[in-house]
Amino acid sequence: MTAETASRPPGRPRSAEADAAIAGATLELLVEEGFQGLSIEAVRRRAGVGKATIYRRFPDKSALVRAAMEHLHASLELPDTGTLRGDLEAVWRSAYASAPSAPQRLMLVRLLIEAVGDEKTFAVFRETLVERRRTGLRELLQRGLERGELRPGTDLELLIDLLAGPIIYRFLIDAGEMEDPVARAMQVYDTLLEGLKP
Amino acid sequence: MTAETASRPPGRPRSAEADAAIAGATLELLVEEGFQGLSIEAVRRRAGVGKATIYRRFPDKSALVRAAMEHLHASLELPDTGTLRGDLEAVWRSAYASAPSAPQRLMLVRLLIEAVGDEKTFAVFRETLVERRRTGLRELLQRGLERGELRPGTDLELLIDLLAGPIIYRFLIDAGEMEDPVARAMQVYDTLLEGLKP
DNA sequence: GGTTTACGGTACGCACAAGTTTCGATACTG
DNA sequence: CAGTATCGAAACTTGTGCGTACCGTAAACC
Repeated sequence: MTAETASRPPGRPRSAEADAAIAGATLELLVEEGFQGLSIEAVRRRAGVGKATIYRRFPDKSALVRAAMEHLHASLELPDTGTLRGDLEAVWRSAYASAPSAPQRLMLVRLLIEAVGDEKTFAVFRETLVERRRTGLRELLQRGLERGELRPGTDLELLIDLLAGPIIYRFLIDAGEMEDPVARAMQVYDTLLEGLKP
Repeated sequence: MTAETASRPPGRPRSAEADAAIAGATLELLVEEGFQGLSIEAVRRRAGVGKATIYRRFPDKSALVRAAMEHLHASLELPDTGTLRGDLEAVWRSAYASAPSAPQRLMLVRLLIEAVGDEKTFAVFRETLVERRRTGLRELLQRGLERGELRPGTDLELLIDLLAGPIIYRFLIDAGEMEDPVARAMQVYDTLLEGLKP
């Protein structure tokens, strides 16, 4: 309390409601319009906020978007079904329960690609949309490896690429459409384990 | 000649030079600025052409871009080294000889994702950037399958996803940077053939 | 109560691109 | 040569977002 009072600058404090409204509107518009398509004007309208209230907090669109993304703490709880295959299925199932529509499934690719050239923003997107998921997957694979479900010495980073890449690629070329993403992901996994040698 | 003369409408014919300049400028700007970033103003400037000359040919940006892409007939000759592995290596080598910089390697992903929502344009991009390459790959894989280098009954469409997906995905999350794309592609291929069972 | 800063809302000037129109010159037909 | 449609260039209207500045009001401090 003392510290709070002592460090508080004079004048009216900034509104936490405005903070939340701005972040919420920004995230919504990112999904709907993408990074390039997002305008501060639109954020202002949707948040029901004055323009100065946004510019008081963020110097430009990139900073606004970075801050909004950093507020996005997907809980991302790891499953533990006892088998690697079961864990992977659970991960994919929860991932695509939270992104049931084609545009939502394309968001990851879209935001990443639109942020290329804006180094800071790309880094934030990559951390939030990519690395966090890879970290979870890595943990699952490590457990599977220790249980003897994978060939010893397997390169886990490569394996993550092999598991996620084909699904992301298929989303990309089919504009986010896919009948049963989970089934396809497991088909990829099974093929990877079996190998394709005659 | 007769047909040409008979069917030619009165007045000055449209300039083939202008056609070529417009298509060339459009393709250059697509690589540099992407689909959303391309403006007809910029095309006009780079092509050294009047604005009406563009609008006389194309009603809007989408039509302009579609026409320019359709002029893009990558020769795409198929290698024949005698082994599937050799063929794949040759394909990847030529693919990334023609796209040596990070922005060029990102162009496929970038254009596809930016054209989502513009159905016609997406279809043209997909045909030009994706299906043409898949068709070549499919032929190589089919030959390998017939030579007994792949397990009989292998789903070639899935295999194409498994080969291309991890590389495209890696380009995406690393903003087009990759030390040796060919080596990585072959690492993917070798892992796919061996399988990962303990 | 006086001071300070933030609030939502609005107006403004600036930049830039979309398209349309006009210009004199040019190329081809009949 | 007369007619027509093109050419590059430029002017023009319209629309939109950026970023700043200014309202009257509200919420905190001393």
